Amino acid sequence: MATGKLQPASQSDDLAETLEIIEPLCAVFRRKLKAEGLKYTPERAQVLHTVLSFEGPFVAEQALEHVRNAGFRVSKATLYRTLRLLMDAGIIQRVLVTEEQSYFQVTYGKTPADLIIRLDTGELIVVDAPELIALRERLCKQHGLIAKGHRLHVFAEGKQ
Amino acid sequence: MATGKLQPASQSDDLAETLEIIEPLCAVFRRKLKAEGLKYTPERAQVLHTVLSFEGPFVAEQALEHVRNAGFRVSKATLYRTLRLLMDAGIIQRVLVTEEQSYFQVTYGKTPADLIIRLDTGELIVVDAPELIALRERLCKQHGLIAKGHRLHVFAEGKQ
DNA sequence: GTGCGTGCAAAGACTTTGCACGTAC
DNA sequence: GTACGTGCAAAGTCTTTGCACGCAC
Repeated sequence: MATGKLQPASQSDDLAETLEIIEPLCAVFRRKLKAEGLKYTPERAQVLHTVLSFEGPFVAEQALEHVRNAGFRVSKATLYRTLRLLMDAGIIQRVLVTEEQSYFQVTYGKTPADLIIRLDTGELIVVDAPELIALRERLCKQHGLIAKGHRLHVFAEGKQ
Repeated sequence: MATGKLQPASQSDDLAETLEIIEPLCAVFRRKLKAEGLKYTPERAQVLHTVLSFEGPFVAEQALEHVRNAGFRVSKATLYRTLRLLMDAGIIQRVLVTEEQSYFQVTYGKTPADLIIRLDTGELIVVDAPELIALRERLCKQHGLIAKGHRLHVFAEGKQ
């Protein structure tokens, strides 16, 4: 059931939509950093920008490659440190952890990522299952708990 | 949203129920091994036995400790190799992967494990959400895929 | 000059693998 | 003696951390 090599989502070509989002999230990140006495450095800006350019889930290596392809030098350490800051800021979430690596996704202002994971191709497909909110509420209520989030991973294959 | 230290389920004291299951699964494992030209060794038997003694999800380290407490010497390498064999045999599944480690669970003949993960205590609670079968079917159909399995992780906290 | 940031290399954690030795048929 | 199994230690992978150097105020 576990996963082989998963294929992160491709990057968005839809710059229009992307750009619409960059400004607000950039502000969110800056505010968060300022609140913590941290700085909005070029490296962090670049990582944020790259992260926002992905439509779906992505992995650290992919983000690093993209930043570098854009002509910026960001070390692996800084990348991981920035991903952590972005998580703290509520901009991205670690939506999938496999045996190999973690997949992140921009989830700010969105419902959590429900995913279909193709066992045959490794492709990740983001889907939306709003009824999970009610379902998780029900499950938690049965145990006297309060739901704070969820993850659904559906493993699937194409019809051959 | 990620998880701190999770607490695997405790071991079953309900030996009666456990013993009921040991024989059939033991047979399943032996059959699988034989089919592959492999042997049912004492080490593998011990790991199987230990694995069956857990009610819910468990981690490798926990299984190793239990086997050794039972007075058997099984190396970490053999444990991991056997866990893999048990997965191949369809007896256990890797039901949760965190940044730290993998959680396994006996799932032979059961529906996949739906889990509540307590963010405050790290406790794992196995729940049942049969409607997920229909849900995952629907999601897959929308993408022309066939569902092969799923995982639901609900993150929750106790009411304070 | 104090504090935060970065890169590099080393360290860490879980898991896997190489290798030599054992054992069964 | 051929094939599979095991333990140990070493290697591997992703991720984090230590440290020295840089930069900004």
